[in-house]
Amino acid sequence: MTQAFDLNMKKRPGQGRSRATVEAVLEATAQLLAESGYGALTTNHIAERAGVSIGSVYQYFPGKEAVVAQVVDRAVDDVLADFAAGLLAGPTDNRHIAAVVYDAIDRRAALVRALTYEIPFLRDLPAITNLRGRLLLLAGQIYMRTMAAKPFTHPHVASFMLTAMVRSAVLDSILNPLPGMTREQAIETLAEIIARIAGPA
Amino acid sequence: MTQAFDLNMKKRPGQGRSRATVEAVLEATAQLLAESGYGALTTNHIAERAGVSIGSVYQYFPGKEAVVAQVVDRAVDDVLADFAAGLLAGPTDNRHIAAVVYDAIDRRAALVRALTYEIPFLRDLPAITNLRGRLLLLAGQIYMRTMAAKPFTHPHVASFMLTAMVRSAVLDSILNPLPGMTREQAIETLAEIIARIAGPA
DNA sequence: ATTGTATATGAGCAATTATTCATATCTACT
DNA sequence: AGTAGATATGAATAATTGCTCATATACAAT
Repeated sequence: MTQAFDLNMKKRPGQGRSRATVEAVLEATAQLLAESGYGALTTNHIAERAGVSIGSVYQYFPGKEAVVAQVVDRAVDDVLADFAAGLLAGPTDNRHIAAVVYDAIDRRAALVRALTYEIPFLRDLPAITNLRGRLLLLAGQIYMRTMAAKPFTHPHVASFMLTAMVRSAVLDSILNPLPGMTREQAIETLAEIIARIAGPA
Repeated sequence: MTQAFDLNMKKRPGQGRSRATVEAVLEATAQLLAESGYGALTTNHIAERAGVSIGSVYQYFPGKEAVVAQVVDRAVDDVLADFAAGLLAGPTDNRHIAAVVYDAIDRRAALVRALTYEIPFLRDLPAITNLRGRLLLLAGQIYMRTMAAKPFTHPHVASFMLTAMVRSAVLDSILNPLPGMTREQAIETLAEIIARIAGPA
């Protein structure tokens, strides 16, 4: 059940023109994914939207999946950058953490929706595997102190589950929200839940 | 962003032969989804696997999506039946609840994986909307008493988030588990987390 | 200028797909 | 046995897709 695609670029863009081409292709792909999802994504559409010939797409990418993989790479980097910026900037109470996570995803909701629900091979992508590991570490670091007082029987499993829970709580609140529910309510509730699991602040 | 497919059967299967045909089509579709996912699903493959001509498929279903919608309907019914049976049968402590939910999904992990990650229009399906509502109600009923002692600021948002969290914790534990993690550990940890959020037992 | 390399083009091919429809077969009833 | 409606068939169609390749253009170095 591993993805059997070649995800590496055929050619590193040398300079000037070629770099712009690659950039246009990636931007177009992100747009199309956000607009219509992975199922409707075609290489010809990508070329058209990018204002580039179909041949140019294949000059740099071995196929559709490789383009998407690059888009995912960038999106992951962007989200992590938002996390880092938000967590270093302000206080580290539960509510602030909840808000940072919420906003980072909300800012790219359309793309995240497309990536989350519609890409078969996504869960095998290196970028996603790495992301999981990083979040696991983050969870361990943030909550180890508070959880130490009332430890779980299987701490590493608890960390794993908590990342899954926080991620899905945020994702669902944004992508499939309860009608009428606001961002403020979501963040406050998430903070309260975290406090119950891991202790206050 | 609503699904624009006709999901109703063209013809109710009268009796005998036709009922068997429809049954074979649905069974074949569930198998193919579990084996290779939605992206690889084609109507011709369905007909072939079902041992039925492609024409017969279109005699009863207006298109591919309608077949999948029926499969989803059944899967949802099956899972809910498992929930009902499991929750009525045994005790109602956190650990038991966790185990029932875990096993109901684990029993059909391959199909659930395909349905969860690869079907664009799934989140708009009536069966899924209904399921969300039912789980919300269930969460409200089960935890209202324990949460009443230490209530959330936004109880309905809390219920919503908790269902999302429990679902995703179970789903991730089964579909993308931490290496080496066992069912027992998952269930025990989930029970412990629920206890912290909603109070013991 | 000239030459060589990098980059860009897009018509077109081969493969796949969902769906139709004219025809065949089966079943039930008289 | 005869007939009518229900059910099954699968070759054919129209549309779409990923991708190639022969050709053209731009750029850089001499």
